[in-house]
Amino acid sequence: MARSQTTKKPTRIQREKTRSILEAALDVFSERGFRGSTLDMIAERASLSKPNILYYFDSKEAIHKALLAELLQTWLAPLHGIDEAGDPIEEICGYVAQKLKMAQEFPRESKLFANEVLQGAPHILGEIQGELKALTSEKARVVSEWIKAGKIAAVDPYHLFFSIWATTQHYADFDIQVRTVLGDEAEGANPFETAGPFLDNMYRKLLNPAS
Amino acid sequence: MARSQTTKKPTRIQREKTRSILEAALDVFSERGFRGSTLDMIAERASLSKPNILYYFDSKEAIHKALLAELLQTWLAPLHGIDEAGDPIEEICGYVAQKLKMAQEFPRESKLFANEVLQGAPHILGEIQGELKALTSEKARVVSEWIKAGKIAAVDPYHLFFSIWATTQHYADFDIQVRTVLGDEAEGANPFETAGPFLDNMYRKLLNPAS
DNA sequence: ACAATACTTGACCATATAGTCAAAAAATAT
DNA sequence: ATATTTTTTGACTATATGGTCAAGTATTGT
Repeated sequence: MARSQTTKKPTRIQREKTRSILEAALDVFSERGFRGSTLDMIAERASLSKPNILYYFDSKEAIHKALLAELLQTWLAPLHGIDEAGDPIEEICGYVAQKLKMAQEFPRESKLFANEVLQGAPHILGEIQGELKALTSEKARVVSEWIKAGKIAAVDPYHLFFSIWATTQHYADFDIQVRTVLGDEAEGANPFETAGPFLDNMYRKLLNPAS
Repeated sequence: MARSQTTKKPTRIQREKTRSILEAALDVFSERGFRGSTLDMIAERASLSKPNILYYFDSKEAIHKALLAELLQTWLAPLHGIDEAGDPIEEICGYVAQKLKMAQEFPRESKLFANEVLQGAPHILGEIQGELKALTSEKARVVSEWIKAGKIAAVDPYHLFFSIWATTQHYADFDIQVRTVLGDEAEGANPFETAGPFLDNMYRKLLNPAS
């Protein structure tokens, strides 16, 4: 029986092949989008035959879903870290730095997520309505408390998060545009490196309560 | 001979049908991406037969290219408006407001562009390397002058533009996420409306020279 | 009215691609 | 060693889809 329909403890081969497939699929999906990707491309990149891939996953869509499920946890992790008891400005700027770092280290995941949401989040709308919404709502409450306590300037917490998500992921999702505009001619600086101080400065000014 | 290969002055029917097709294609492409869209979908939405569509455009790709060409002009227009002689903060905040308004009024164009750039801009890399890069570079120079003159705070002009593009287009491109997180339950407020003041405030604080 | 031109389409074709299957090969258990 | 289970794959099918074409219909110019 196909591995993908079994419930027993996975063997070493199963773990390894499943990993290879997800790794290859992340490459392909993030570059070409779900519909622009074919099982043959994934198979080739994973050095497996197409039927072999379908032995481990029931369908192309199943691979995609598995990736998105992993992804969302990665995506949400930094948000969990915002600590109500910490220094508000450091907490938020730390979050910005972490999101930027994730965009730099996991650009494929960022693009996969962007692709999915752009098309109306057909596969993870449920999770967005659930986990993401709940967590954002909770952290928005924390920001509101900080504002009430006069620790940071009064800004809309939701738009604060949106702007952080937008600015940080922009460097991964629109990297071609960013690199082109900055000049591909290897002017040395990595966009992520120079974006760090810019964003840090922007959010410190935005949140500084003494204004 | 097929209209699409002719050079004569277009007739009324040609203008109308071409418009219908581009309109329908913008709907479909922006919702599903280039590869996720089929000529049949475009044909149906335009109330035309598939061969009829191919009478006006040589290929699916030709439709896409035509859309992107129009699009880029729309996209760049607000940037042209930044006036070196104007008040720096008003110029930039005006630009932000205009970009936000365009995201609100032309979400399909924004998504089409996002889709294209996400996949590495295969069809408009040339234009990005040309027009977009040149114009951005010129306006970055203007911002630098303002900084040198002490009229606005010192920030990286390129990252300033990136952050403006990212934050404004985010509301169009990621609208499902934005609306979901804010609560679909029609809590009244339109995300674009509430984003306006937030972004205006953010950029005024960022650029305020007295800090 | 008549010809010339522009437009439209049903019926195709060629190709790409997700997914199947039976049989072989490899790994594992006894 | 042998039986059992897991893994692998060549050959295949069904369908979707971009694009063609010849034959028709409508429009326009004279």
